[in-house]
Amino acid sequence: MSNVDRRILKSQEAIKKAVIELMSEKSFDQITIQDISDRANVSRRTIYLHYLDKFDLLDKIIEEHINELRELAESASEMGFINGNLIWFEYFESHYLFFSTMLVSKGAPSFRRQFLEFVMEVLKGEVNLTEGKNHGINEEVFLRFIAGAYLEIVEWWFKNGMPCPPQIIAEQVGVLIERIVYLDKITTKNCEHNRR
Amino acid sequence: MSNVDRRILKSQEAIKKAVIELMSEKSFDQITIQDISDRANVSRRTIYLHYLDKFDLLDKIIEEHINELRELAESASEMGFINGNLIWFEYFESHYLFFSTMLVSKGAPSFRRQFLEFVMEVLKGEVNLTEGKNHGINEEVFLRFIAGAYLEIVEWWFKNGMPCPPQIIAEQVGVLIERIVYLDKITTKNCEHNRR
DNA sequence: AACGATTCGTGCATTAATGCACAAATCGTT
DNA sequence: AACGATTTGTGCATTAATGCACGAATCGTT
Repeated sequence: MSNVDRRILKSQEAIKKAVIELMSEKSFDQITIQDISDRANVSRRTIYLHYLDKFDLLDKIIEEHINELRELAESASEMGFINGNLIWFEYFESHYLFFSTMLVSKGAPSFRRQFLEFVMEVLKGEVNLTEGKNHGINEEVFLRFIAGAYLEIVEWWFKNGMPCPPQIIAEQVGVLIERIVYLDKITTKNCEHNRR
Repeated sequence: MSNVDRRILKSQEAIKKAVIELMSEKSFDQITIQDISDRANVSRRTIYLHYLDKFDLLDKIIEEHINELRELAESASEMGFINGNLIWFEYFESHYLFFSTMLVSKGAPSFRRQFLEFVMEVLKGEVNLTEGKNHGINEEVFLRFIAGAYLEIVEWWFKNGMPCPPQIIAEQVGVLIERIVYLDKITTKNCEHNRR
């Protein structure tokens, strides 16, 4: 794990933190590399040591969060949607500045789409819709339906400054998702297999 | 000013911050260099690059704050005791962890004495007791009297978790000090000189 | 379109930070 | 006092970060 030089970690942390902060203050395209290096208290040269340009930098930040969420989802795959959701919402909460900025900012319009496709990907691994009866619903439609609902709630939650704690919102959304997925399960043969 | 390499500043900041934090958690003599480097996220070697040992490190931290207070006092020498005091108390407040730790911790018993002598030194530059009539009060006694009173208040303020804002405590202490110093002034010939 | 100013991206020499290894010193327990 | 374990302080080779200088690209104004 941590045989990466701590200087690299510290520099990258400072740089990424600076970008998030700046994005909450002005739009991404009017942020200069100089701004970032000033805020991060790092030489401008150091940024180019790790990233191609600010777009590459933003990509890497996004990718990192997505990967973190993916790992959380894997470790929580046995927990059902309610508790699995809780882990995600807790992660959202602890990275409030990032997610609220990314979902609000006009500078990263690709994030919503990227995030939605990622949610679909995770759902696909969870619900196992391909096995058993598909009962006439196209998989793409099924996944996108839930992911869209989910993302809408997440965006609402952030834009309203997290009006309720992760426990509450995670449970409510978890219940709703399970209602959809569970209906699917009881109409398919592999119900018991899924529940194990 | 800032032609010092930013890496040096960052490392030293992290190290000093780590020491203060650790001192608020355990006594100075049971803090190891390893503790400090872990907390500061800095190589143990880096600490020895800047400091001889942890005592030298603590000395430098203290010295820095003293120098900062000295500069504040110089720039505020024309302000009278009330507003001059305010600047100090605001500095105390913004470095709460350091001062409360140093005045409570048993690991730095020298700090109180060092701090008191510094207060006397600053007072000496302010009250100009040597010129004019000394009206029979020994200078050492005069300065130590006020400094002791001052330090007692500062310690009380910290140990009680800053029960009132800097404005209030600074004004009250300022009034009391001026009462002593002013009485001195009106019994000496250089009253107008001091007031200019 | 022309322009000056700003920002970008890179090469390069220098300096700071790092991690490791090691012997000496110190600590804590028996 | 003896012992092992921990901590200390240092040497050393390697790597990351820095600051500066430079031409190219981009931006904003006229």
